[in-house]
Amino acid sequence: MQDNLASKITDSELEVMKLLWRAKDALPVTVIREQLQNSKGWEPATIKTLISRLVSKGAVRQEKRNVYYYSPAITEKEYSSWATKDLITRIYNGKARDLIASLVNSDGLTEDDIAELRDMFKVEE
Amino acid sequence: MQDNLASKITDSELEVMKLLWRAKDALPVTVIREQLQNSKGWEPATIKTLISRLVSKGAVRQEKRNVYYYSPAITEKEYSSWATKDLITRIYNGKARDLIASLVNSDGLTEDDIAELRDMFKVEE
DNA sequence: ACACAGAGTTGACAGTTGTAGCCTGCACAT
DNA sequence: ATGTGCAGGCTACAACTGTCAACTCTGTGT
Repeated sequence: MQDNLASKITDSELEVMKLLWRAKDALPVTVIREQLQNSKGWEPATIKTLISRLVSKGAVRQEKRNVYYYSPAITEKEYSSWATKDLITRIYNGKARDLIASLVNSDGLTEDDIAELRDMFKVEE
Repeated sequence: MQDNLASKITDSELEVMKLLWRAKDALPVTVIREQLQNSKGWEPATIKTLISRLVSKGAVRQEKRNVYYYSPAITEKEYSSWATKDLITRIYNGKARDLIASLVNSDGLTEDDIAELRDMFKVEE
């Protein structure tokens, strides 16, 4: 279990990352706080902690202005692709196709999903 | 984040589960220990702790003989399918096809995987 | 020039996870 | 019958996580 920067983002921290990923620009704590306080019901202190931890982990970059502005240091794609590979390694013996197979036979996919995937693999290169 | 029985199986615990899943029958600690001591380098105490925790969590069933015999209370499929759905919920906004899309464009799949998947979706009802 | 709100920092505290030791009672060998 | 090894149960402890409060320092308004 190597720990790329992406590794150890916890569930709570992930909520912060999601917000930063959605934003096009770096955000000051004020803005981050506004959003998470409502959506998550977190106290300002909690939010500050999460941000600091993310900065320590190298998942968020801070940019000094009057006040720090925060932006993701890793992209959402990087992270999700890492998380997915991690799942495949841990649970599917490293075989990506086993993951998909599992989805296919376990109502993990809607009819629509399947249709779309069929197209995807038809067209796909 | 509901917590079905499957939920909170941790990485270390998962190693024990894998062993139990591989076994066709219930196993006594002796056997479990033998295997994990080598493969994982864990002390007997560690292994016992992991087993107890799994029993508390309801992931492993114990059957009293002279000595307890342990067997999985949830199947590997149940678990992996739960873990996969959990990933999809947390990271892919609940859209399974986004997971697959991510795999497709991020070298997550080998050429072989793709070929096989193409077949899978062709045949697949 | 000065007060005040809030950013940033530090500390905290309970619960979880990874890892492991200790003790007691029982099953098995002698 | 008796001793011994180990299963089971309990305890431990550091690192990590989820939450949050207290304190300090500084930018902004008056």
